[in-house]
Amino acid sequence: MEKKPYYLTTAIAYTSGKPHIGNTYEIVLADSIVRFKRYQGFDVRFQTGTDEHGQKIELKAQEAGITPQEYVDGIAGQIKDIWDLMNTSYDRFIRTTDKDHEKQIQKIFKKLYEQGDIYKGHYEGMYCTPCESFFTTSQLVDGKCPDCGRDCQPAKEEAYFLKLSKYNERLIQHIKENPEFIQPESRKNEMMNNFLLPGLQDLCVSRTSFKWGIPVDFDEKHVVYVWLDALSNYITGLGFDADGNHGELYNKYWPADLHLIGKDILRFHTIYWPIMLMALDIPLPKQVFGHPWLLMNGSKMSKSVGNIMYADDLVSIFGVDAVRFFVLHEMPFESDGTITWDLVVERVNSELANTLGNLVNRTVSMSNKYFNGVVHNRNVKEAVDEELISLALDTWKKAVAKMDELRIADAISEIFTLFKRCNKYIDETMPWALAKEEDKKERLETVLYNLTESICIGANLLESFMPETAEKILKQLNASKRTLEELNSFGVYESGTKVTEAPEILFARLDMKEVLEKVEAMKEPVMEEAAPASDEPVIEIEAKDEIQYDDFMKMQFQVGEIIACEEVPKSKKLLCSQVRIGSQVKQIVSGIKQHYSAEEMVGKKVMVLVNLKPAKLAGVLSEGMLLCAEDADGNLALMVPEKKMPAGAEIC
RNA sequence: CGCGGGAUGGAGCAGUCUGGAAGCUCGUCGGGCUCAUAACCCGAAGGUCGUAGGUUCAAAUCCUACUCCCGCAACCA
Repeated sequence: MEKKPYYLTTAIAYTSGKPHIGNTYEIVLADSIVRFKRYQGFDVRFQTGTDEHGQKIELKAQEAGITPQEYVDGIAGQIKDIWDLMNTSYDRFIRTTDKDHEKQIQKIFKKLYEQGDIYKGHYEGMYCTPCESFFTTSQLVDGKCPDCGRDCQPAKEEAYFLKLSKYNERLIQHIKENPEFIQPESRKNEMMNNFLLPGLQDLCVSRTSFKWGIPVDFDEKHVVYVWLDALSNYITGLGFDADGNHGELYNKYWPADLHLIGKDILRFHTIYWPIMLMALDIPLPKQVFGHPWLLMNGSKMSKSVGNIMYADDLVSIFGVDAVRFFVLHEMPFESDGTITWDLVVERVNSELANTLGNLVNRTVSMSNKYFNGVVHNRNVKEAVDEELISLALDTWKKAVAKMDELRIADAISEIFTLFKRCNKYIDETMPWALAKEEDKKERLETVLYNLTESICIGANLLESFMPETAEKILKQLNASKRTLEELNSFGVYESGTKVTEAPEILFARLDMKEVLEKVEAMKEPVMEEAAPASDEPVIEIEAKDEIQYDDFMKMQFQVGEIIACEEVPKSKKLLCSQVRIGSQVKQIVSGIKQHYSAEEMVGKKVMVLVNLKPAKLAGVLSEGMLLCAEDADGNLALMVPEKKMPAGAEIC
């Protein structure tokens, strides 16, 4: 019988730096899904990789004094090392600098251009280099990038655009007809209401402002911009050919069964990507799942907050399978999960050391103690056995049901329910009591057999999530791997098998204090690097061009007194202040609601840029700007005169 | 009135569609057991299920209003 194909991809990681545990979660999640699919008998293709082009990389390489290729080779290597460290079983690690990929991107671009889906136009706006994004002036936050908060430069570029609007209706139709296409479903409305229903803007798909990208072969000034390049990896990695001479893999595996991505890039995968595929006239992927994030102490991991955890650090303390277990088991289906060092220690101790590790250990120990390690099935049954056996036989079905819904955490819980039942079974049967009665020997052997068999079944199911642990358990029990079909019968473990004499501890209990000390020790070198002299964090902002004195003199700053202040209705960040400057009163709107209440604003004397052209914010007129200092976390502090000054005093 | 999600014992969550004795994991306390990694098993305490109304014999669950959080979108002079 031919196996059914199953093609799963992760997002490809951007090669700008080392991935943290949140990024690593995705590949582990993907790996557990494909391992399970393989176990179910699917012919699986699993692709991951790296996205390596763009101006940001060009700049980083320049800073490092190496070529972009050398730079991405380094980072891609690091990423691959972490993926390998996590024991992930991908079939291809594609890089957007791979020659086969680059060649196809050029062909795809040309094809879409020739058929009129890509056209030449130009783009005008403010450009943020690190984010590689254009913004309209009105999108900027204090003149800075709304995403990263760094400076933006005005820029105008000739560029190619993809006609998204042409396919807008078709995509809406597709999403309506295929409710499973966007997962979790709650995200579907977000896409519909915010983008599709209002109508799509055409997407810019080329750049001329940097060189590190795939050149547009018929227009050398241009390189292909990120999304067309990156998203296409899902088909180029299978040997897609724009002329129709597809490779075997493509014919076999496309359309993909699942694109597994972070919820932050759902928009690109459920809007831009499907439209690109429609333009190429090939089928859309069956499902896109935007998984939640791992939060550290309740907020997204970021360098400036200093709450990053790396997979290799975690592995060095807890081991690969414990880390895999944690991220898979602790992650809710829809909402974000939390990771802290404390939490990992707690989970490892309670689930892995106590429930699982100790169960295997005590079972093997008893076989050794009472029967020199030989496990015989004597078939001396009692009523208590039934519950254990039926649970052992049902567990795989329950796990499959959960996995079909991509509820990985729940699937793992099902397996652990079996292990917990085993522990209870030991208490119910009291082997140590049976051992004292000579005529209960055979009953005791049966009990130990039932335990060993149940653990075997659990271990086989565990393989997808904790491959090494599953193998270790089977090895201790001297058992072989089973197929899913074999999990349908209880009694597969060969009677008379001898288990290991000296059971190795699978997961040692961890001491919270010791772990936290280790964590501190790891942190130290990083701290020295980041904070040299004082305890105050160092802030680097991008330098602006030098200006003339005349430029400065164009701006008029004065001290203003806030005589009234209220919140701007329906806005999240805006306060509207009445500011007395000399004899006049100006109305100024500022984005500082999160840092100052309307009441505390009143009476403050602040620094005001007076001659800024008035503008409307959220429909309210603003006739100037209150100046603030801002730290790396976005905290704001109003600039106030150091000595008492009258409202209206000039600042120069 | 932009769209959507959420509020359940100390912590983290399920249950809400399809009303019918408030549940799970961790933690705390008490007990049991000794094969095992101070582990395992049993039991207890602890919740006005965000607030206020309504429907119903019966509401965490359905309806209405409100408060607070969180995404996405807009604004951020």
